[in-house]
Amino acid sequence: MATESELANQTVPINKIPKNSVDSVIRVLVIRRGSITPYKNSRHEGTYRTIILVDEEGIKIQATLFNKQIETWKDFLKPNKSYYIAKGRYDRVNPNYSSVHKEVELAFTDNTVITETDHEVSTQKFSDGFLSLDAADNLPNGSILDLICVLVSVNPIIQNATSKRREIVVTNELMEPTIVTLWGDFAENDGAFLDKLKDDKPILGLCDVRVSIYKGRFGISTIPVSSVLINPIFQKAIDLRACREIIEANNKDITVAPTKAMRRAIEVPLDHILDGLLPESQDSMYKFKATIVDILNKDEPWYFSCKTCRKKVRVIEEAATCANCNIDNVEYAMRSLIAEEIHQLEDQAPVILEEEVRSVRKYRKRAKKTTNAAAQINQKKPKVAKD
DNA sequence: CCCCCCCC
Repeated sequence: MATESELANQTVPINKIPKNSVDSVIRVLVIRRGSITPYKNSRHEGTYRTIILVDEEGIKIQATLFNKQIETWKDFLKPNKSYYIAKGRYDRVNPNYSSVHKEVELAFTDNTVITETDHEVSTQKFSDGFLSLDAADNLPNGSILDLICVLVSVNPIIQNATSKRREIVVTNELMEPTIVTLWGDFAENDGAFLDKLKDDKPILGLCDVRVSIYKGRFGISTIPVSSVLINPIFQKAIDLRACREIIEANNKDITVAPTKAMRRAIEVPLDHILDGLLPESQDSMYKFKATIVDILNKDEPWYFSCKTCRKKVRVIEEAATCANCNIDNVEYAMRSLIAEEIHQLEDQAPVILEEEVRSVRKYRKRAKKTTNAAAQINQKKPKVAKD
């Protein structure tokens, strides 16, 4: 068995491993240890576990333990620990699948030796490759990147027969909230762990995650070879933490900042929306300033919508009439009314304009027709000044 | 020897 200094002398960076090497030594930090996963196909059956490693140059490599190897190395390759790995086999990656390294992957053989070391792999250089949310937002859909951000909230896991997912919200210096979807064991394991830490607003390094743009909205998704680093130790993470602390010291709540989509939305008078003066398209976003006077449909925040044109239908004894399509018995569904975001104006209480007073009247008129909540609003005088 | 890149 080699001593630590012998191992250190033989150590090479991942990017300098000779072709077909079987005796190179690497010193790596474990940044991910996946769940033990069963597999079965026409040729083989068993279990595997994916490990993601990074060396001192910040170069990552994926390794897979199969079957008995999982048990053999169960007390090794633990997350956040550093190891020497000797006599591993370096295979070419299958170009059909994503990996953390373009060319090589690590496989374990009967000769492979793994030794834990207290000489920890420094992550200082690892920092260089991490992008901010703003930089990531400029990349095309499907891009794979390393992202540095602040965790602000963790939603519950959503599970169905075939998949598990969980959304978390992250932000950056500019308080730009972005949704990251965690899949599979990222949703389950990393997600549950982040849920416990979320009040501390930890810095996250999300490695090899994917840009996922849906309906024009920028988002991030994990892929099977992603890694989640919590409070990593390198300059970009330290800078972001300092930034977060300044923002918090100014008593700004980083969990409720407007998104970029909100900031980019065209501001219009509320009347223009109510009077249907704006071109309607599914992806267009508009915003307006107004005072919330009351909430009409507190109990039933949805309406019956025509399945063809999505406009509101009139339902009388199960038969729905769509005035827009001009059909008497249309298929319809419940549809929620969603304000994507509501933010309080920072500077001052908004001035009530004559136009907005008219808007209030319009709402009251509409409410009178249908909802129970109309009864509530009609009991009160509107809280709007006349002049 | 694995391998799902998904969802609203």
